[in-house]
Amino acid sequence: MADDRSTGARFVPVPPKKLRPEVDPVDRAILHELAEDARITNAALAQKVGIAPSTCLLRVRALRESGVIRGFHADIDPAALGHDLQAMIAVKLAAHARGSMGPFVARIRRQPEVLDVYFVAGADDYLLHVAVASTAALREFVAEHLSRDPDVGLTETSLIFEHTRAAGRS
Amino acid sequence: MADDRSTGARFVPVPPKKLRPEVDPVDRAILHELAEDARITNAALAQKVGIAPSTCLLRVRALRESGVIRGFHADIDPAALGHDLQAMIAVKLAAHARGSMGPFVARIRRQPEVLDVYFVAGADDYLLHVAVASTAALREFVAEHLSRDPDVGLTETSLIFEHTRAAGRS
DNA sequence: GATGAAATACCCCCGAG
DNA sequence: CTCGGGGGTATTTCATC
Repeated sequence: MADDRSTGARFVPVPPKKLRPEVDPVDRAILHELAEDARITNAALAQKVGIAPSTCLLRVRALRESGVIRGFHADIDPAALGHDLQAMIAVKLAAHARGSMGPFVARIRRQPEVLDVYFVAGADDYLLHVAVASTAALREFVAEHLSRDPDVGLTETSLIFEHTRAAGRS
Repeated sequence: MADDRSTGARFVPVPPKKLRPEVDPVDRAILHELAEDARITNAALAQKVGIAPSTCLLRVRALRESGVIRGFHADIDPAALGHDLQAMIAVKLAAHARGSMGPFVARIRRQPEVLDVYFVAGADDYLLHVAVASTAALREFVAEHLSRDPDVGLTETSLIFEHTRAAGRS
């Protein structure tokens, strides 16, 4: 953008695919703070990002309504609820079910053991992040909801020793 | 527990491994509500779970301080920040690095692209859930932070088409 | 769109049951 | 452990620039 003055009617460098509502640096700062602490007071948040509280409130609301902020959630320790065991289950669908993408994932998402569902490209079709009370419960989950399902071809279960999540991101 | 009266000194059925602070049904209800909406007011939360607001506040605080509630985070859409591409990268450590569990994961967690780090049992050692701006950025991340690292043996990258998370759990 | 002030609602410490 | 009340504060709306 050094030679704006030279051409009157030039190609306008429209920001690439900005169908999304714009997220300016102030919004980014707001998102960063809320990702780390969703319960920060509006006044403190406004001071941190350097705007007035009322303005800050409007921006947060706009971010919420535009879908940039998808929600505010408490991060609960699964072990405290008796879910001491976590596992990642790689699922390969049967040949006839691949591409349908409908019934299997819809059912599996409703199970309370399921924390995350990743629909991936590659050797496997889905990765299921689950939390259960015991190895017996894990075995039953796989048997009941996966092995029994005719849409499921193969499953491969890996125990999770430790899981850490970046604060707020994703 | 049908024949308690028959033996005066019998085996006391101590609740299994309850070293953790107890989480009663009311606490469970509180956790469920906060997992879905971390910004619910204390009064509304108290009414939903059927206790007095002041009691509710004490319980929430206790849950926070005991580590059951690990934090409150805003759920941000990665695409809104320009991270349109997500991937799961399976990492197998080199033979000499396995078991050390120190330097590699500490470094990798600090990278802003990394959303989740799963330390797993099985063929792979780590699963990295990352969000990046483009395939070029993904390629650079793998090359810069993984392939170049002498502790890393093999990596296998799978694009994520879709990721859904159960509200609040984990 | 951002700001400042006023009305409302809420949080939180306290004592009591 | 649970329940109410009063001071203090944050949130929200409105009018203005």
